[in-house]
Amino acid sequence: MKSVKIIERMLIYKDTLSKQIENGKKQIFSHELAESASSSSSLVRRDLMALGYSGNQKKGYNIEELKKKIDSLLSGKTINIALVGVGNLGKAILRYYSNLYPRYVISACFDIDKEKIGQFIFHSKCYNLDDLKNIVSEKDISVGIITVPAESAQQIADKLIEAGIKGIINFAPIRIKTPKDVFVEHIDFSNVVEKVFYFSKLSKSNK
Amino acid sequence: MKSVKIIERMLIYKDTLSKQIENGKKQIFSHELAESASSSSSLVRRDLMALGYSGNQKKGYNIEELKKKIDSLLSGKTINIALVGVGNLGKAILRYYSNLYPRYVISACFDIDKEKIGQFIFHSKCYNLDDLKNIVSEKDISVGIITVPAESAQQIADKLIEAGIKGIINFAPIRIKTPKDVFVEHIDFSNVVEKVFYFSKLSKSNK
DNA sequence: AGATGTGAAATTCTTCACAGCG
DNA sequence: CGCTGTGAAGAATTTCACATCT
Repeated sequence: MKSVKIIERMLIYKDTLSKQIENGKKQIFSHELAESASSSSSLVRRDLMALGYSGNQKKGYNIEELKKKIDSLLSGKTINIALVGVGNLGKAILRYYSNLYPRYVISACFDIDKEKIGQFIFHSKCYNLDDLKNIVSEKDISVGIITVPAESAQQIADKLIEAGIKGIINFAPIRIKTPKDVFVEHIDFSNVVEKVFYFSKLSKSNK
Repeated sequence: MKSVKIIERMLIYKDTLSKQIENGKKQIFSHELAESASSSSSLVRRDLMALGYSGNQKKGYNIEELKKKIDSLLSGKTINIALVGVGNLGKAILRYYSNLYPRYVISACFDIDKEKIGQFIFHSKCYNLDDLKNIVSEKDISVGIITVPAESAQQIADKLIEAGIKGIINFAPIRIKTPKDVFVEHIDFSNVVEKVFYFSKLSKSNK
């Protein structure tokens, strides 16, 4: 399963299924999943076909089973994350997302500020950037978050990659260059704002 | 220009062009723009064709002119934003992004907490949620940011839409339902982490 | 020679439409 | 009957390849 879009939808389906489990619902139809993901019922069926999960023509899909199937695609292991750059944004992420979900944990954070190194910042211990490689293998970290200023983002990306990390979430307002086997998600707030603004205007003008 | 992908690339081109202007560069080739956006030179040429901008076969594209052309597509006006939910995440966004870029401004924020209402929080005045509609039209706000807990996100979205907003950035970990003419960008940190993790593993296993 | 601009092909993604099951 | 599973059609996106310009 190599398409980003299908994985994004799987994650949405998973959220919907979790919610339905809480509600005590047992079965769900493709058109219901479609609504939650703002897609179409046939696309949902295609996606589940790709997953290798079959439903029942009378009752739809079994919610528990389907969720298990998606979970197994995504692998249930805890995701260990390293966050580099404990400035305002980094701290906000540490504060907001530490311990919010059991599925992943920001196992370590890194900075060059001597004041911060050695401290615990919202449950994550702060290490010296020079120790990145060691800590990454020691703690089995597989995802890196970049929250340093634009000027140093590329160099941090290089260090993460050298430490063996293949997945990066980059909040710095600059595109980082990486080898093709590294997956990067750029979250550039400024560009998101412009994009949303652009399409909001389109709606207004297109009557 | 109705495709999200092409607009996303335009924003990347724009960033690259701005940087090159700072460097004093005058002309740029399609393959250089392609590298910065991790796309291909032919895709860049297609995009610029769609923009209606022509280059020169000897010297490539004029950076200033091309940037102006992209700016005019995106419309140069200041983007006024309303942020709803001044909790940890909301505050972090206010702190981090207020005054970072001249292109947009978080003109007002909203909460239901009496303590916060009337205060200035990192340059944004906090209003009572009940005043949303008035403030939105008074301040010509076109983009809404949702940073409330999942439970209230849908109801906030409804209020934003009722106030006439057609573009929403939703940080709450839930999919909000909106009419088709409202553009929503969901930034669900948890799902981003899972997605990045998934593709990082793919790289590791695919030799 | 080395770039752009662009039909045409290729690929990827989504919807259509309907057979067949329960 | 209404829903799933799916071949086939249709759209959207990207790449190919090459004529053309300078």
